[in-house]
Amino acid sequence: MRKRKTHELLTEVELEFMTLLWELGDASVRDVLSKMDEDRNLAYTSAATILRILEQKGFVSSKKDGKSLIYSAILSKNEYQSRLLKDVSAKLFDNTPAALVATLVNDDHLTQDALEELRVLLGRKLGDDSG
Amino acid sequence: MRKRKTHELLTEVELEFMTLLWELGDASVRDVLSKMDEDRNLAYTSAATILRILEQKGFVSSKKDGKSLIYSAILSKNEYQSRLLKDVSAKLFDNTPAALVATLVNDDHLTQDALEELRVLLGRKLGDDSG
DNA sequence: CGCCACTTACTAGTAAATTAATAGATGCAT
DNA sequence: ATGCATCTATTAATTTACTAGTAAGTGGCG
Repeated sequence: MRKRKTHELLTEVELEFMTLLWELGDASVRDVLSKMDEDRNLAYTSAATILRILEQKGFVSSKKDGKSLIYSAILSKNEYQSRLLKDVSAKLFDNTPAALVATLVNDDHLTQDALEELRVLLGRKLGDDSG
Repeated sequence: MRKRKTHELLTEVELEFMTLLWELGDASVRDVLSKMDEDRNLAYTSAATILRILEQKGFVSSKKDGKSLIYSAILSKNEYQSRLLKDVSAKLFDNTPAALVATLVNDDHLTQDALEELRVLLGRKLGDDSG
């Protein structure tokens, strides 16, 4: 027997759609489709299906407007970023987010400016964390 | 038409197996199976299949030892950690790893000690990066 | 009202992931 | 050498993801 999927993480295509929704705010199927790359060439009905699935899974909501449905994200981008990092941290970094950051820092994915930025961020966090 | 998969990222079960292999070093199907949780209850042949697939995809190699195959990871844990973070960063953080770290820091996923540790790491990185 | 363009709902088909059964091969103990 | 336990390889079944076609419904305009 397979384990029941929990639908807490987005699939590849679902993330693609959520990203567009996060940028658009409220949007119809047509709106989302229009925002896609030309060479994506996705059928209208495919896009409609994906959005309906996202609603079934509870990631978006919809309301009727005339003949069509207007979708909007329930799951915010920030919430999902946080959720995904928690998962990555658990699965690949022994639940130690610091190890995750260390990998990034040591792997030259960060520019000098980004490093400076992080130092400032850390300084602020270390400074005002009195609670 | 669906896009051909590139096999640069591990699936859920593949990651589970790679994690065990990374801990075990060289290991037979039996070894990997023994290291799993009791309640995982995976059939021997299933484990053998997964390992063979990992080999087909180039993530592990095998050599004969008597009657059985001994597998070992080609893809290192560090390499994969880095690869995954790059993907997450691209898909969800506009290719800005600093934004990724900011999410972790702001979301209280990091302990005070971890923050200190990171500051030291950053200091070293910012200091000796003369190249 | 009645047509028509457009929308949603349903259905289906393909591919990948996961699991395991079956069949065939092989090393080792006796 | 022979049999048995154990291994690998092949095949299949199930589930999820993705894509899109068909059908059915609806709003607006003549």
